Amino acid sequence: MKQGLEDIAKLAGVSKSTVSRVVNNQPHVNEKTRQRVMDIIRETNFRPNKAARALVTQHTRVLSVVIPQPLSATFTDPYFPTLLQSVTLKANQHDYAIMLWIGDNAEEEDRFSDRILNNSFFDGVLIASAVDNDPLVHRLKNAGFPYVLIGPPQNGITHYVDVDNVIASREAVRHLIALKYRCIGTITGALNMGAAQHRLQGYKEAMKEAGFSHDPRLILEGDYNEAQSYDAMQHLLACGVDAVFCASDVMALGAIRAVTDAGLRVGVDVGIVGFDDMPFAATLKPPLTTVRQPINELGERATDMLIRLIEGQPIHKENLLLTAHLMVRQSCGAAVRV
Amino acid sequence: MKQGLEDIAKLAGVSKSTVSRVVNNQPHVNEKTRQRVMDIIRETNFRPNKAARALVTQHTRVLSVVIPQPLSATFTDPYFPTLLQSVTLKANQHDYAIMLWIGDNAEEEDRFSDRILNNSFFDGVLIASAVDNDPLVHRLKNAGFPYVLIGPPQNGITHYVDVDNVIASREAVRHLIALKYRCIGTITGALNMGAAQHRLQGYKEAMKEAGFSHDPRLILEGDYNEAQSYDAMQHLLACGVDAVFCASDVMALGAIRAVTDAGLRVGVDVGIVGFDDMPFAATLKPPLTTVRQPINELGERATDMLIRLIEGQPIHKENLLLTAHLMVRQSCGAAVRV
DNA sequence: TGAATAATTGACAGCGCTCCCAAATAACGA
DNA sequence: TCGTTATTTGGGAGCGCTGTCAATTATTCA
Repeated sequence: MKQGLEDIAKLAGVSKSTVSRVVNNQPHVNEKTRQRVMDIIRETNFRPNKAARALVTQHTRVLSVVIPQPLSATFTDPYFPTLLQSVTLKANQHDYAIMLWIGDNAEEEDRFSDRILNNSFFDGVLIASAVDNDPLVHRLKNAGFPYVLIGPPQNGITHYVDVDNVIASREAVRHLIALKYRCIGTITGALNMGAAQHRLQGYKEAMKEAGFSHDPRLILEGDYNEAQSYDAMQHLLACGVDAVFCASDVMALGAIRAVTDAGLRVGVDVGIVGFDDMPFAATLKPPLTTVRQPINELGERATDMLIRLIEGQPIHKENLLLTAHLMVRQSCGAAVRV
Repeated sequence: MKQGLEDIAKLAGVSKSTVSRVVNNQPHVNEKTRQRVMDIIRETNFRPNKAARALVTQHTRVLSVVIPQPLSATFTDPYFPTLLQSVTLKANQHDYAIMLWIGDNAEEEDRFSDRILNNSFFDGVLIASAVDNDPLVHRLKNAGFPYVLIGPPQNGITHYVDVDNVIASREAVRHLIALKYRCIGTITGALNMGAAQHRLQGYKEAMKEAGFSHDPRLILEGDYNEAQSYDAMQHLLACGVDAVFCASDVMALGAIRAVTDAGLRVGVDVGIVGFDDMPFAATLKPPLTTVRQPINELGERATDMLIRLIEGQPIHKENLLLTAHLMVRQSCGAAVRV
């Protein structure tokens, strides 16, 4: 029982044009006619054919969300689910549907971006945590196709939305300083990545403004790995550190273990602050003070920006850096100090 | 620089028909002609318009994945991310793209299914964990539109793929029995849900076949809540239970806490088995023995079934019950007993 | 060599919709 | 009253593709 505009028109005794006007809520239709047509549409459960519409309007009202790496790599991290949810919600509010593409390590990046580009049934692309020099990004850019990156910016690429890692880290370290810790170290992320660099920079800025002289022994590079962070923390402890800012919660885990193994108490003898606010952070003993990224806002703002880009509306800024917030819990000793 | 089949045809000195044949890899094209056309396609970076194709073929090669409840409800549970990933991968293998719909508690079910149905740009629908009497399911069924449910079956609805909860639970309890526990209780899920009922049934079957007489005091209904499970476990302990099968890992957490608080040792004095194999299960002390659902297989099989349905290929069975596997770790005492 | 057959190619009618433009009708004003 | 303008309708081209059918060209075999 397939039906088109034509059939509705016949039933309502009008032309396709009029039905089209009603369907698209356009003016220039007599109120009585509109009612009659709407009734028939309801009765017959008519749904306009998206393909036909897209063919003529050249718009699909579909957004692609691309997640280059497999989700499974980050099981315990609710980052992608949360992001996906906020993007979907926001898109739906604007009457856009979401098409999802998840990368597969077994596939080359070029093939992956080919597949996406081949399926051109979308008006814009949201790319979550693109790897550096992602071919997809460059191809979209060259094609002048609307896209927005969610996550760390890449060299020369505009239209991204990310968290301001410098500000967030500076806040975290300032908090430690306010708590009167006097020898604060940091375990950074892999420093070939922008986010890790920025988090380190935030640490440095906070230290500097507090008048602490730069001490390279307090800065240890990690790689988001628990065991490695454990070792780093032991070194830091040997240097007489009484607090540490870890560039990720997983690394904070390693630091905590090192503190405990050294017979010290987290949040009493040694303050620890993490980054990410992973689900386990709040359930640790003591609960971990950490930085929470505004993932929902990230998704919403990126989606908004993309839709504006698609619809040719002005965007206020090409790039957005959102503010993350410190979740103050007990691992920094906030309850017992001050 | 928009281009269509027509332009390629002109450049290659052939007709649209021939280009179409090449693009769709159809026979009846001279090898030299094919090469020539393919070269031009490559040079010009031509991509056939999906909307136009869909309009005539009446097929989109798009699958919708519907997740009725918000993802955020289950942050630490990698179920949906994993499922999404396996579905996407499998679909892409068959050259289908994925459209994603995530429910929003604030929206009525009818509105939600309206929105999905209105966007008819897909050939079939995958519904993950549909609620009972989901209007979407019924509307798809009535419309004769291809769909497959992933998760608990609903009354009268065919075409679903799920885990066989009875078998899985029976295995779990059999394992406890083999470990010579003699008084095995269970904390069930909310029994108004099919899965919880089936897990209970598996428990009962294992108990019966082992010759244990039915003891209702050993069966306590939970609701997937840690605190509530803690209380239940205290009752069970008072009944002299030496092992318990929990219908979820979260409830196992409560049970473990109760055991510990009672001064008993998990996996030594009291055996505990969970269900789900959540990420935290393996990191508990002792690690939790639990049932792992084959989430990837669930996604793959469902996707396969849906595609067969769409393409009119025969399906072997209308419904599929997959086997979950017991992850034997230390909380059941497997290492120290036997 | 020529008729019969096979392989290759092209013409063209839609698919269901939008949107421009012209036609019909209604409302208005002097 | 009739011309004039505003409002409401319909006609029809065309979006880019597929797929049928007929036309053309190449191949085969007696």
